[in-house]
Amino acid sequence: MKQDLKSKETQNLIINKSFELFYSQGYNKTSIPDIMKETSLSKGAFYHHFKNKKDIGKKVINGIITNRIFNGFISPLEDSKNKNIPELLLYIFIERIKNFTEREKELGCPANNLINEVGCSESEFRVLLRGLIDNWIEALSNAIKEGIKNKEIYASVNPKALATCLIGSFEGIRGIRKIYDDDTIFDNYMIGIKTYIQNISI
Amino acid sequence: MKQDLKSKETQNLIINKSFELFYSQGYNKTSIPDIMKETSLSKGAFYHHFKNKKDIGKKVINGIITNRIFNGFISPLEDSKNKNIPELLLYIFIERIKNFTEREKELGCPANNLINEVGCSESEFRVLLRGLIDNWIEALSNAIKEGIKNKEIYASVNPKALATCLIGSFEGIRGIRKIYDDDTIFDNYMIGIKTYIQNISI
DNA sequence: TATAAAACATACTATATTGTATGTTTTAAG
DNA sequence: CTTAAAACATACAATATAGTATGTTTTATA
Repeated sequence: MKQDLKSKETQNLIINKSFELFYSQGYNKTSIPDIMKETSLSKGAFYHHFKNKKDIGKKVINGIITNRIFNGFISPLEDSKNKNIPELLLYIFIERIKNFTEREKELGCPANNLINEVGCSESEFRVLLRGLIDNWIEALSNAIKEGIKNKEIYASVNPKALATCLIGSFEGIRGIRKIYDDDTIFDNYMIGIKTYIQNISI
Repeated sequence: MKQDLKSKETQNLIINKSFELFYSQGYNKTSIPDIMKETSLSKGAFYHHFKNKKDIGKKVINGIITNRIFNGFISPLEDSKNKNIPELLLYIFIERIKNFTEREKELGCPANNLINEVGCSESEFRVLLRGLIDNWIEALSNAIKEGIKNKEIYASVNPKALATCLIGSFEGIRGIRKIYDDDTIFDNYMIGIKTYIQNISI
């Protein structure tokens, strides 16, 4: 039992360090020695707990990236019954940006980075990342439907289309921000997206 | 003189093949042997014409990626004086998507791929990619200003903010499309962005 | 406490990769 | 036609990398 905990702990250590490196320098740039240097463990430990690099990649997506998207963007949408939806959208897509750390601004969105780096080549990652985005779009468009039902958003609005646009623009701008050294691009994005949300709100 | 042409031709061959590989499998996944296999030339030819991998990367950005953005997205905005700007926006951000080849849908935007893969790590690429996006935003927001002047777009609209949102969402959605096998995500994006453009048009 | 299995370390193999050094061939110019 | 330089090819060196094989140590259990 105690051994089981130790094993899980080591696995989590390796997964966490892997995530950090994938996030900061990309999946392809990160080698297994790179990862194990961070953990202060040996290559033997890595291959004892994981099959290969693709294996750790999948576990980073499922174990960390999925949670980050869920906690940051899906969870705030849950039980949206008692909330004003346009305000909720403004919160998620504008206030969240204001609270990004410098690191998050510099490095962008871990999910979007992976999507763009290996989205078309690593088919096993594709499936996981697609599921992640599917869930997000689903949750967001459900909230938008709620907003329509509550007469807070125009009935002419297509929920899935709005959800897709919001998520797409959010991810796109986080990517573009990575090549800048200041927040101008974010500031302009927030103005533009606020206009968009206000224009579809009653 | 004739030698000069031959040299330029070889360089262009290497640059073009490099672009194709960077585009289809990413910058970090592509090795110099990979590139030279495509050209049927030798490693000696590569290092005779280019300093190193970063050198070819910069030349791909300046020589091909910049041109693609210019021809596809900036050039249609030039002399926008005689055009209806909302229609022009719909053309660039909706009709263009409909005309994407399967390959372009699968692989996304070359510029955005690079931005997301090496945007935060390769500082020399950053500068070039930033210049590229700066130019695009500038040209697009100038067209939007024209639209405001012509009373086709509400004066309350912030041109730079709208330009930033349009470009950000366009790049973001092209990235996300890469993990899907059909056009649903594009279809929904086009509905959403059409609504956005119509809502800011008079 | 003996034993087996799990956790981890070290050594090693095979291959990939960048870049250089040194060739050979082609082209231009005197 | 000779010669030098440019264009390209081949060989090589140094390091990186994925993954395996085989150790040693720790832990659980009988």
